[in-house]
Amino acid sequence: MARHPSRHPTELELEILKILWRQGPLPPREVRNLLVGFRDLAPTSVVTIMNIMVGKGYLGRDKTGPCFVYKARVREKTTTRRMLRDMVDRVFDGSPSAVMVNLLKDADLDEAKVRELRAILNARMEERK
Amino acid sequence: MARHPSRHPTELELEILKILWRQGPLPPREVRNLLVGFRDLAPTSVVTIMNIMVGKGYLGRDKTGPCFVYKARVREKTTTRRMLRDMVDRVFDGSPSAVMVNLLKDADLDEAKVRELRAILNARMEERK
DNA sequence: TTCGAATTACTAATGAATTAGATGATCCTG
DNA sequence: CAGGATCATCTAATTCATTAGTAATTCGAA
Repeated sequence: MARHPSRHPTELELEILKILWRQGPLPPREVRNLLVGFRDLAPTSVVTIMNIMVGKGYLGRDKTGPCFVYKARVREKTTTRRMLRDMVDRVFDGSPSAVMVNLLKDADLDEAKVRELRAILNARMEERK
Repeated sequence: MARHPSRHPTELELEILKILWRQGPLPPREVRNLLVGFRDLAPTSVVTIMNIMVGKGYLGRDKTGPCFVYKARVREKTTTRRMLRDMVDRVFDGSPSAVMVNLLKDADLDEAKVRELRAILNARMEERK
């Protein structure tokens, strides 16, 4: 009668994963410092969340030094890709091109980015031949 | 000390929105019928959810006939676009091209779709000049 | 018009996500 | 080694999302 845990990292969990993907294994204290600006949490809150993430299999932890050091157990590429694919399925009825149309229309795209995208597309066409 | 409501429709809410976007205004009973396969819910559950959605501004309702008829108050384009943009920001650090690369890698894009995308891109470049 | 079916409103229960305090263990530092 | 700082665990409170039951209301048919 209640709900299924989400198949993906939550917002906060993703933010922590991003920190660990970029900075490598860290103790919660360091993660907390890097979270300022995103969210200001009490030290214990960060530990709690990170332990939950261990339970979910997102993180592992080791006590080699004086305190636990946590590291990501899922890869960035795999994770983000799964999230994207899920959105394509759920929100855009499984149509990647619908997503791309959206991306291309987006006002935030500057000249350079449009060029970059075109390059990607061209490469894709080449490889298809 | 607790959590912010999500900025986007939840999974179930989105599914209901999709039904209303495609079929037009409907009473909860009809929505319930169209939800089978996605989720089988008690009639009251559907009503509850839809009333919550009214509270969130996603739906409006009118009692012209014998029972309330609900209709979407947010547009599909606006909603999906917002969701996509949020994902681009949160998951891909605001880089649409990162998303494109992902899509191009695993999508079942056929030749025609690639062409279509390129056309969109070219149009975009033109209009930018 | 009265009974029954559909509809609506109200209440509730469960689990996930978020945030943090209290308490005890540990480890440097003087 | 004693005291303060740090760290870990456990507990707890809050809010949202989800699901549904109960009671009240209404509307049509016999």
